[in-house]
Amino acid sequence: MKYSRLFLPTLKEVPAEAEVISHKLLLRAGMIRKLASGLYSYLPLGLKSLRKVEKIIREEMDRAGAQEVLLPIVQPSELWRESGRWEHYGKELLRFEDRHGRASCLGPTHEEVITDIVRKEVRSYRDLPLNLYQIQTKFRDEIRPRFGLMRGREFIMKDAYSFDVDDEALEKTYQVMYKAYCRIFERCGLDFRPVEADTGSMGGHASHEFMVMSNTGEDQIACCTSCNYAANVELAPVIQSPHHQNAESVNHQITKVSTPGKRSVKEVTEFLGISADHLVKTLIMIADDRPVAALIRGDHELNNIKLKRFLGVETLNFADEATVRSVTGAPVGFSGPAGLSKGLKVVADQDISTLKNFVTGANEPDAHFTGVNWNRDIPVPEFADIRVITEGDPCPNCKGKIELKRGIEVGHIFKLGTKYSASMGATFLDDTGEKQPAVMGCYGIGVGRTVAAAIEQNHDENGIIFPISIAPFEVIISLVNINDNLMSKAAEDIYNGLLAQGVEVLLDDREERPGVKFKDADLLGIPLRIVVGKRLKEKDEIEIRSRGTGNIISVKKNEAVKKAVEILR
RNA sequence: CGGGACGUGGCUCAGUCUGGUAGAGCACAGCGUUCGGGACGCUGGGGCCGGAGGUUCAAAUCCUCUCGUCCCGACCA
Repeated sequence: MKYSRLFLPTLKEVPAEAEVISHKLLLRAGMIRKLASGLYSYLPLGLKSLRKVEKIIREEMDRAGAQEVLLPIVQPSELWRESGRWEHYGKELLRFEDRHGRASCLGPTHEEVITDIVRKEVRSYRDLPLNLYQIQTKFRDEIRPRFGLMRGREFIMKDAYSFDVDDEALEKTYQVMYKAYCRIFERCGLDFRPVEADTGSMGGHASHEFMVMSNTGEDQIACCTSCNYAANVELAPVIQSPHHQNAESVNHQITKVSTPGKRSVKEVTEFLGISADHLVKTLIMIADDRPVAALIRGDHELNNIKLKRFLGVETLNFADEATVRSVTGAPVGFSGPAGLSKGLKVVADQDISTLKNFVTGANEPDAHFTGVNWNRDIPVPEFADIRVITEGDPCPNCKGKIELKRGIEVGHIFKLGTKYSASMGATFLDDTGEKQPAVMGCYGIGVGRTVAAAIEQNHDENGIIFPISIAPFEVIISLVNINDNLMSKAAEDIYNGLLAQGVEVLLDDREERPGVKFKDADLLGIPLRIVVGKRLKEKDEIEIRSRGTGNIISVKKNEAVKKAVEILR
């Protein structure tokens, strides 16, 4: 490709709308442009990278025995009613009516459609296992799209769905997919980590996320410093720490103290001169329309998912002011476990079971209790692991310590089980003639997000440093002076030579000063840059520079193609 | 959905407080000089200041509403 003919609008200045580095660089490098919030167009260069990721995915999915299909984006509400998700999916599911008044939606995912196909076509265990995938645009009406391609409303996703005869067969498929995912992200040149994850709205029972390590990631991962344990913080179980609070042998008197206007943990602990791990906060929650009190140590965070699972409820949210008042008799900020309304379910984090002489709200305005102890002052509630794991907690898997890292979720694989096949009737006859629901798995990759994640991980102050496997071009030839016949001829020769070798090469034949060409080459992140310039005239040499390392080698003009190919392959 | 910020040539922004004929840099077009890290000079084109309403002799500027964009927020007990 000749640069002079390429639609590649690069930006010298950073667009005001971009916050994270991948977003800035995608815009500056002319790869994407925004149409509206969460909606992006891919320009030629961006599309090239996207296609490269797609190609890697296709190769690895095909290798793993999956077959490509293409499913509709617009889906009828009937299917979603069958799976129960028409009611449960939430506002992210964009619903609308067509001209005939038929309720429809834009597919945020395709379990329903694929299950519908399989239930219509698959009859026998002889047809299984079956694994179908597509690379398709999804739409999720996100509350807050952000960070460019990282969290758009419309985005490109590879999703695969597997159907097996039983759990054991699913386990095998799952392992094959797990390995395929590792290969995909390795080939994309990413520093990633598979982590144990929550299954979220997909349902099902086992799941791994593939996280690209990056401090701009939206997800927090609990990693063990001594073993290879890694899990999403949403999921990571907390092993109860051995009685770190039990130094105090004396039980103090329970005392009501005035704490005017002191609501937050920070305010109360500072006012009373105590540390946050001596305070028990009482969170009034609404669990499926019923209020519940959750007790958590002041320096800990409630884990919604854990509490939801413990209570066996679908939704869990903070209660509104009015509910808090009616349940506790006090405004928000002064709730405590003593004297809550009768019959209120109380769940306490296991870590506060060993606390003594702690502080709680007094359930009246501007007052807290100090010196609170279990039994004597308040009834012993149900204890459970309902908090978020934190830095320094023990590893659930070994004796190591947990540290928290950030990651970008680029892939997610689930064992779905029979959630969809059972509700939608995707069954087959097994070898004894029994009707069985297919056991499903589903496997997603955010394709655009993978490109963004690669940029987050591979850049410097001058621009992108693409891994060769997903770079839009492998080589850029910077022709320093297009009006110099010797240089132009040499650049053209090298260009044709590389093309003949199947190398994806961009010839910068623009009428620009050298500095502009170098800056753009760096910004675009093309792995190799060949400079045809003054050395050609002096020594018949050209330079080959690696974008990643900055290393430059000079070679004779006639060696250029051979040498470049050697470095690339 | 709440809170905050911002909408002024294609881009980055000044001008708004204190109303009085719309600016800069970059980009673009032409000419000249330059030519290995985002050159310089001269000339030129391009904006009804997001939109609607209002106040005023006069509105980018003040008021009201609206649309859009970005950021923060379930963690406060």
